Amino acid sequence: MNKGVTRDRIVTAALDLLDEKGMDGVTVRALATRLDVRPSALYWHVRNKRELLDEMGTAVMRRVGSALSELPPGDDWRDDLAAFASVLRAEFLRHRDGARIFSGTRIADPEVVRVKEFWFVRWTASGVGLSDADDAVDLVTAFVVGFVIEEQEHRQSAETDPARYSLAERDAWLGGDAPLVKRAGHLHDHGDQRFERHLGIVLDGLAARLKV
Amino acid sequence: MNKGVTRDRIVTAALDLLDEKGMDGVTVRALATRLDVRPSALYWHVRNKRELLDEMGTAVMRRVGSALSELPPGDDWRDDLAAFASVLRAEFLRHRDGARIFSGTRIADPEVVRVKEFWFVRWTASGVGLSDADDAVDLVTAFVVGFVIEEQEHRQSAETDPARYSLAERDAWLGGDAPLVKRAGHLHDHGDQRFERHLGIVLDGLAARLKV
DNA sequence: AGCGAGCCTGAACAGCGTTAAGGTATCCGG
DNA sequence: CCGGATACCTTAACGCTGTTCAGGCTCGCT
Repeated sequence: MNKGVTRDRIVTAALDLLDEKGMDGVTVRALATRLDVRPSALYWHVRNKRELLDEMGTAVMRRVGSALSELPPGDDWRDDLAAFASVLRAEFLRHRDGARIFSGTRIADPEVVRVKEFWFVRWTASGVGLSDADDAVDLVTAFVVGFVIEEQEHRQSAETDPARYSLAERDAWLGGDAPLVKRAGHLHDHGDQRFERHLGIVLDGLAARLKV
Repeated sequence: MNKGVTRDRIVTAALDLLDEKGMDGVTVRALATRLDVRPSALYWHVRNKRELLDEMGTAVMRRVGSALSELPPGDDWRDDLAAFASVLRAEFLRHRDGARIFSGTRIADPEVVRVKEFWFVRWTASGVGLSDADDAVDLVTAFVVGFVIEEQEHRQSAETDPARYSLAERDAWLGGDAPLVKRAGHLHDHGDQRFERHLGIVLDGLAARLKV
């Protein structure tokens, strides 16, 4: 029936737990309960909690890798990077606090490396320098991490404490000073549209350097 | 002598503890020991640990604010944003895992808001749209957060586990495949130079939109 | 049949954040 | 000058955490 507590089942359950209860809810005991097993049983499959967290991270990055490899190649480096950014953001967004938690995980999944190699081949063939190409991937990664951390932070503190992030509250806090900051707050948007716009700016910047 | 465990002394000691032992070392008990006091004493000054962590975050952001306000105004938005990015990075780098830990802290320090207002006034006067200006600050913030998270991650895992992040190790792991990824790894640099270059790319991208 | 490997239990450990009740100085109004 | 309030801290305990270790099932193989 329930027999077979595998490494994979542990990681999956841990990710579910993360989404339901948040990072603090991912405890060895809660995980064991969910898998209908005593806590110490998990230590047969996993060295310690640190290793479990790493495993969760690589699971997420594996998803990034497979999502990327299923994607059709874009017309040029810009398409590829845009697709990469969207996939990375999507996988971060799948999990509560995903960006903050998993950003540390080195993207060392073999499939990601394979895709990266594929891109490098094509981009350099069209005249892009190799170190520029490398910069581009890392820069986009950094942007996505920073963007989604802020996005998730905002999203979930809007859930748990709606007042705090409301415009009215913010306006009151700003008072009469800083009218432009205040007005800017009302122009501020969220979600996909904002992401695409900011990503576009980063890619524009890259375009200037990758220009053949 | 040692009399007077203030909120400020607690926060300062907590930040010291963070730098010496890492996040896991910041425990209420260790903090109490360092302040020569019993753990429960801290709860007279601070509601709970969450509040302490928030206080640490705002302390860091206050430093960002004061560092910014001491800076001479730049020639244009680009100068201002470059200065902002450098200051933010510098304050993150001051503390172990600074970027990851404090990126969640909303930059709501009054001084930061004041500086921001100042910038908005000048930028819009020179023809920059207000929402573009707002985008610019947030985009640069996201970039710095993402960049420094990666930077600190790499830096400290190079300390604790030099082998893992060595080029030789990486080459071995990549094996014969992915020659371009491998070569790119050898072109990869670190530190200020890399930061300035990547920041430059972001600012180039912004230039296209902020153009009057 | 019996033995070893694979998988799990039961019980315990130190350390964590947090709370409640109580003590001791210090200061302030009568 | 005295008495009580206020500020600050201690002592002791709570339930929770990650982790270890000895022991016990339950298979498949010889």
